[in-house]
Amino acid sequence: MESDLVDQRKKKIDELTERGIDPFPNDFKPSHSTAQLNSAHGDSSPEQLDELKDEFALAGRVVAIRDFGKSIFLHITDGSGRIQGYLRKDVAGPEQLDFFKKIIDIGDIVGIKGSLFKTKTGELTVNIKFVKLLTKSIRPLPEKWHGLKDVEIRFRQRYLDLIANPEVKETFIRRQKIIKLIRHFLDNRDFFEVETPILHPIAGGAAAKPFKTYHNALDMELYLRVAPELYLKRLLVGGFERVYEIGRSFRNEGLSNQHNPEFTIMELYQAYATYEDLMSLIEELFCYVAETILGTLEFEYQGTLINLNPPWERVSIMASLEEIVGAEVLHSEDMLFKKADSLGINHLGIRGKALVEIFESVLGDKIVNPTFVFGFPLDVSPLARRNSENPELTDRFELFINGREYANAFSELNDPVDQRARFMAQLEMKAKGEEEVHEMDEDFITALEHGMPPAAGAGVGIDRLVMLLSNVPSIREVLFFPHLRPE
RNA sequence: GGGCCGUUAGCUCAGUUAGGUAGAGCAUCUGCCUUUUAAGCAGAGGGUCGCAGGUUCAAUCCCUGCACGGCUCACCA
Repeated sequence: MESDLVDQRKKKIDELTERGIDPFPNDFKPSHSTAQLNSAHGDSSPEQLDELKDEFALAGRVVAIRDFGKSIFLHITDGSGRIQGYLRKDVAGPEQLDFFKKIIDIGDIVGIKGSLFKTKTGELTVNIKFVKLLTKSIRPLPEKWHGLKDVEIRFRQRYLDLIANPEVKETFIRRQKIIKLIRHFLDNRDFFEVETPILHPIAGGAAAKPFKTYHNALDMELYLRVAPELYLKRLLVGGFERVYEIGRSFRNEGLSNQHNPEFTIMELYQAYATYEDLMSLIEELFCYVAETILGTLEFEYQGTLINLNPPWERVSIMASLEEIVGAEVLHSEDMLFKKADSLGINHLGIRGKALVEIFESVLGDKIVNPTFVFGFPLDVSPLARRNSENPELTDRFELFINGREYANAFSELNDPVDQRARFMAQLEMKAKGEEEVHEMDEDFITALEHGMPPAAGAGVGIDRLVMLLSNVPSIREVLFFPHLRPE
């Protein structure tokens, strides 16, 4: 029984306490990490190691013990890697060997001191002269050979996943590398990183259902942001010409392989740029990150070959639809809605919604290599600048890779009168039954009334980008603690 | 939210063909073993078979409901 295993180990703590030994001391300072020793001495010859008079102090978790009676082999892992230790009766003395055998379990954190040598098989090993218990663990670790597979335990107790499955740690290290590279790329282009509120009085910037919360002292409802967009644009009004934010947004929607209620978005805004400028910028950004992380722009994602080599294809929604359904369907609302109905699309009598969803259902899945899909209808793009040739369309694009959306960008609407009209149109859509619409934001309109420079902005789903570059199928693999129902 | 699948020892999994109170490996415990690395050898303990009902002389197995998880569809990034 589990409690037997735990009881056995708790008794060891009692025994230590009785002997006046602290089972959780904090007075051991490692001199080296396992990675430092492995890289400095992994290739040294046994003779070279003999000449080293140094003693090395290492600390880490015991992950394997092989007991030979008068000697013990063990492996410890630290934050950088793992190394083998060898505890011999005639080197460490009978008391220390006995202490180790009686007290130390797999999972404990120990400090060891000793010299280096190579075993018969050539493995760099610490010849332990001194060992100290640093943290007694009382619960057993997952099994060493098969690792931990139960996804529920993997996500709920991610620390066990990280201990048992080394490749999991790699994914999270990669995630932070990707975020650093994005920062580096944007910083080099004079973008200024900012932080804007997460608690919003109006959940704007995207058409999505928000989480609600409540501020006691102010006696008011607040929303967790669904996007930072409207605050970043206020900063454009204030004179910051290139800003970006990387942070959490929250959407009160269903969970899936690609959706977590809280997710990380990068949004950037650049004054005097157009959405076409941002196509180039996004293309460069993705290529820079992918090349640095993977060393190539061609790679496999879940069995599909992806080629990021520029220039990326640019596809007009309306031109594509004209080919698919014919021009006459596009010009007749009745025929358009009939076509949408036949595809099972819930368009609610909203023309733009029907158009975009027909496009996505017919062509979206067919897109494998990165493609800028542009020319979104006005009524589903309430924050985007109107196209100067076709006032029913906006200067907006989405980036599709392998059937999924990775970025959304547009030239920004900076006409306060039009912006107010767009918000009003959103409210009419809400009346038609569309649940996810932009709310009227008077404060934002006031900001625009003071003059926002012409600009373009983009949002990139960081979690999905990490998934793509890590070849993992689920967003849960790139979030330390994905949302699960409470047990 | 709908559909399909899953839940057996601390971990990874068998199994119940056809209902008769459960097995392996690792881990744990006891011996032996001073260059092993999934160490080895000998022995031992460990399970309300997800939860709750029902059918039955008898349910881990059949039926129903529930919980959690996975896949998938719908919406969003």
